[in-house]
Amino acid sequence: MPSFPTYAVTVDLVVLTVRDGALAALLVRRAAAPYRGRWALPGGFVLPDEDLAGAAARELAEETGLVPDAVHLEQLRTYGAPKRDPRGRVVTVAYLALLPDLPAPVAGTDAAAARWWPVEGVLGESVRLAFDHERIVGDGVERARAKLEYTPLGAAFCPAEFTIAELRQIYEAVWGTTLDPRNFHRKVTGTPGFVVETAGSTTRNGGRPARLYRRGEATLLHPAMLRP
Amino acid sequence: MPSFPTYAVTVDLVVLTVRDGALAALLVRRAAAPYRGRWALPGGFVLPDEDLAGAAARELAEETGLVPDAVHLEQLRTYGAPKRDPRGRVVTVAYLALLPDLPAPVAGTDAAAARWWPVEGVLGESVRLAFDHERIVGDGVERARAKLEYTPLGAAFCPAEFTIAELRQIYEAVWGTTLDPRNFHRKVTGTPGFVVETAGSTTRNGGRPARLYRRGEATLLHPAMLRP
DNA sequence: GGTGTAATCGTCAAGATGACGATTACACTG
DNA sequence: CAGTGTAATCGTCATCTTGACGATTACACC
Repeated sequence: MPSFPTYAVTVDLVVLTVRDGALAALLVRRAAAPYRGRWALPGGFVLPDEDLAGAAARELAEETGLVPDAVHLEQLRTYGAPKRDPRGRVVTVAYLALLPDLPAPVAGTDAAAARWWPVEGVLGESVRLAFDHERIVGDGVERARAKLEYTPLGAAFCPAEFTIAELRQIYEAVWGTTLDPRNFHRKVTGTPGFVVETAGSTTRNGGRPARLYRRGEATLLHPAMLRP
Repeated sequence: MPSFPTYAVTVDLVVLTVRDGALAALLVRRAAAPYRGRWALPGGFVLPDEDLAGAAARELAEETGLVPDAVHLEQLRTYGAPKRDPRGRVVTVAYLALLPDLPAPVAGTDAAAARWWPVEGVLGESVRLAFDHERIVGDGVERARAKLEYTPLGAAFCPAEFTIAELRQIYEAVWGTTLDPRNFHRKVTGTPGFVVETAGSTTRNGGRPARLYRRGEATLLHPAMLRP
């Protein structure tokens, strides 16, 4: 076997939630060069004895304190342009995490600060990210938008029990559109396995009491719910 | 910055075509240990000054002689389990390539042999692959099957000009189903940008002459064409 | 000219969707 | 405590898409 080059391998996380009616990404402020002071995706090196998903889960736990069972975590894409990190060749495997809106604080261990940023600002001009992280966020957001179409994954943004209207607001925030409440209700409750009814109901959103639902068993929607 | 581990990074290619009515993958026979003599995906190390897609395009050209413009090439997924390569930690970025059936010979430069294998045999028991390549092939096949649903990518398996029936046979081979010729014809010709009619026609398949079409501009199908 | 083989065009019922009216059940207010 | 506001939920209807399948067309070959 001939000699071969080796590279640093990291995982970076696009952690998304819906806060205040808007899709938001978790970012950390870099404490060291390069890009010191810039906002960046949470992430870190892959340790010698862990696999990629394990590294992603570990980083997610370090940043949010969340156990992996409670969140949706999937591989997004790998980025390895030669000059994407000025320190040398770094290949990063990006993961996408979808979370309910956390009341819990976001305590970073090795970052100067961590906070949620609305993706509108991240993909616009108001926040400039380190490295190629803006593109990674964009890919993650597009993946999330697409997955809401053909999977019941919108519920991953909701707490354990939620109303149909709350789920609809997730879709509206992620897609940046408005949806007809009646048609959305018909689609969600009419698709087997999308959600399952629970005993409870709530009036926390005002108006007539709404039934509470839990996530269903389905992993794929047939037919899909397409963006307008 | 603390010290960090580095790993070998490779690209592996899942190259798919449709031959003799069946979906087939390009495999090479390993000339060296480990897994010497086993069939494996074509691939190789990422060179220090090339990006991941460039490495994939280079490997594809080395194996098939094809220029990247003529083929569909997309990143599939990254595999990095600690023990996936007995020689040490190797992270591989898999790419998926879709090709028309090549009359051209498949001349490998550094492999003992190269040939097309029906994926049915590869995912079954009749061919045993090296490393975790069977799983990678499985992921690539599933990606291809899914992409035929919501993109016009089936045409990537066809030569520059093709008939609707030839395109239908691609779908039937990839999905392993039969499709109603009349409904398929209606769907394909009725979706703007899926295919564009050319002046020619052919009787190479017997029967009434069929119009020839070229790939259209569309990249997404709305609505999708779902597997039965 | 008749026959075989596909390609292409039509028809129809069933299912899904978008638009939107009507009703229901609670909290809140005066 | 009846009236009012706010959502949730249920219905209706025209339109679009799909699956199933009949009918017609155009060529090659006998």
